[in-house]
Amino acid sequence: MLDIKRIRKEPEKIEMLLNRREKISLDRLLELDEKRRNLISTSESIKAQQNAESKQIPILKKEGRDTGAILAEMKKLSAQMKEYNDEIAQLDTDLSQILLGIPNIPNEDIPIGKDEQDNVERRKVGEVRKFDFEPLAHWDIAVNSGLLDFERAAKISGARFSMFTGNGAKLERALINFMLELHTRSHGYTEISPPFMVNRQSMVGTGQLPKFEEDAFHITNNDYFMIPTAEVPLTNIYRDEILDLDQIPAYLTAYTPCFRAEAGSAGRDTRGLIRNHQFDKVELVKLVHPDMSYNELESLTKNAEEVLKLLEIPYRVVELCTGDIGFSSAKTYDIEVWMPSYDRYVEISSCSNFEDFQARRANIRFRDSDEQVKFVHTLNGSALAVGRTFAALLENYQNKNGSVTIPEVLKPYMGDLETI
RNA sequence: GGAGAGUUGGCUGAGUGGUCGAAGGCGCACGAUUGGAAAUCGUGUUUGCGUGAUGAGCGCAACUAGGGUUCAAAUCCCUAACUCUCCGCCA
Repeated sequence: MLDIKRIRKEPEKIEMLLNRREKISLDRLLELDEKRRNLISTSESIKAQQNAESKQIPILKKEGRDTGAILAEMKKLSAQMKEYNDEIAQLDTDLSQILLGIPNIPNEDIPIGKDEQDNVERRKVGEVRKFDFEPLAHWDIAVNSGLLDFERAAKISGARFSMFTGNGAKLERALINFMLELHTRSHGYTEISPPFMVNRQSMVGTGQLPKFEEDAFHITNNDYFMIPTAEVPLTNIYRDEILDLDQIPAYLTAYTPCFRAEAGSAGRDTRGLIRNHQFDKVELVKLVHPDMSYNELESLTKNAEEVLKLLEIPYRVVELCTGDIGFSSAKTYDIEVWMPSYDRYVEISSCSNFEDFQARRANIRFRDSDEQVKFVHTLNGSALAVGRTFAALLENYQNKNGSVTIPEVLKPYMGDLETI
């Protein structure tokens, strides 16, 4: 959520910056805002009068004087107040609906562009493997070796579900444990195991709602949402709190399944683990001092990259342009892993600095050294999407005989298996 | 699922219709005292909105949330959420 005071002060500049990502007019917002402020001024002066006069009532009563006249007048004021309050409440609703639908202002330094074609590659790590045989896609490798069963997953659930079996399930668990151990032991994150269903307010807090409700799985009989990412519960841990200076920076990590309706992706990535309704992910979340958030984005991205470095899978980091960046983000790096079946790099992580956009929605603040209460900056990144890591591992580590070599760092988590 | 009790400021805890943003205590900050510290004493200690210059001041709001009664609600009524206790059920 943007700061209404800032919009009021420099609407043209903000509109210009927002237009780098999508066409947005702030006219209606400003009009309602002005109307609201006028009404508040009027109603508050009535209220002040009401307060002053109502103090007289008990005094008059004590003196045994007649209060009929003043009560009648007060009744009139009261009715008037009610009308004003109803109107203000309606304006508040309208205003917050507009405000919640406006995306974040992209950082002024990020590349300007209209879609993913305009993203900028920042670095490329690892050598893409040259196969001396025809490499298979991960869904073929996995099904041939009994690591995944898509057909039965479709039977028990439906399209876009997968089921890990035997050593496949073990490898998935190994990846989760490997990632969590790395981030908790080497990168200083605190592990959290949060709820997988959250309430509506949490989804608004991180920006999934109200605009993207069709992307989420909604439990309708009690208004819960299946989390689309651990970002939602982790960031909302401190919703409506004022943190002490020694509580930030907070580094949190969690493994959770993620649930996405994938509305609008019909026909895309229909095979394999790339785009499912349910997938596992290890997430990193940071709540930091505003002065530090861009440094923290660099280190968070490095933390995520470390997973692929240790697994020795080639990847690249791209900086998203204004047209491709997510709704809530000010700056985002995507990490893309080399996927032989796609013959290109495929997104496996997205690391973003939201600045104070989520903190305003979720009302997460801290008391700075100057005693001022300020909004924190929030960041998060996948580290990594486990299903896609599983897929990339299979494809990059496959052997001619159909087996898959287990990377060195994963062996302790795989009972020292060499291949599966 | 059934029955009951509760939710007040950073914490604790008073307050059952009017002068209550809210006593007292703890904690915290600053000052006095001290060679220094403890103890003691004093002062201060929420957040949001509106109006000001992102200052001072002024005004308004907030006692879990939302609605109602009333001239007036922390206080009365209704609904919801959460917490606790007992019973039932369950992993």
